[in-house]
Amino acid sequence: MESAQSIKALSALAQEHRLAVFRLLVSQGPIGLPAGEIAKTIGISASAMSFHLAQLEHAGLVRSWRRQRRIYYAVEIDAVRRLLTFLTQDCCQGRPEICGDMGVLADVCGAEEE
Amino acid sequence: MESAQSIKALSALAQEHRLAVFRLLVSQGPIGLPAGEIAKTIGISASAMSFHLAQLEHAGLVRSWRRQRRIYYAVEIDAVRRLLTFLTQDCCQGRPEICGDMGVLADVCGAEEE
DNA sequence: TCCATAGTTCAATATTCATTGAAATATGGA
DNA sequence: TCCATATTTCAATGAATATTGAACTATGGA
Repeated sequence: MESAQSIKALSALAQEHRLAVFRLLVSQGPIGLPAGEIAKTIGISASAMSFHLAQLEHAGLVRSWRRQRRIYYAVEIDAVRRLLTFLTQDCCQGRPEICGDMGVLADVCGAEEE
Repeated sequence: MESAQSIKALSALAQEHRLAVFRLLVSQGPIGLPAGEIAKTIGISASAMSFHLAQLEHAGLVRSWRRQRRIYYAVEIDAVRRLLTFLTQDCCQGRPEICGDMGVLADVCGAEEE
């Protein structure tokens, strides 16, 4: 994932309500939830919800589809994985031995590299 | 990691120059780099660099220490791990079987859970 | 067709944020 | 002590963002 795309995704996540929506959708998985139900759960107006969902969708973090009158949203897991990978890429220049005394660093180096 | 702390961290990362600094420091590991060298590498003024490094530090994503005249910055890997965990927590409500056709979802569910 | 439901779009407002350059602070060497 | 280097702080400016409520669009049932 390139830098500009990652910034879009991080900006989308860096907001109280959108972060809550994102985590709700992560917990929901591919089944997703309709916009109205998300708004009710999070506790914001329909128009604010629409705005935030559009931000998340433009950032590529969620996708949407219509089923009858409802518009469902679900997390776009591939994009999430690309973002996490981008953030931890080249960790310690790929040399876990220089992570040395940091213990946990090796975990991240290992966990996120492709 | 709680929501407010995560938002601080995500806001800190959601900016072109800070994201570049973060990735540079991730690649550098615990050895870190002095502020001036980071500024030169990224290509921004010393005062802008100072501002951005403070943002990253207040967000808990980096730490700093002085050695002679230089102030070194290094990534705070524990905070990064907590952030990534927070983002992918409760993925599919912990039931990989409902991730079903999404393939990669299982990877993220597995990779980030504690 | 008429109506209710479900979402989106729009304009206005208030707030937050990045950048600049100048001034201030801190360290270490001569 | 004096000076150069390294970095931070500050005030001002311009740009981006969240929220609100009202208006608009789309869907499906009676």
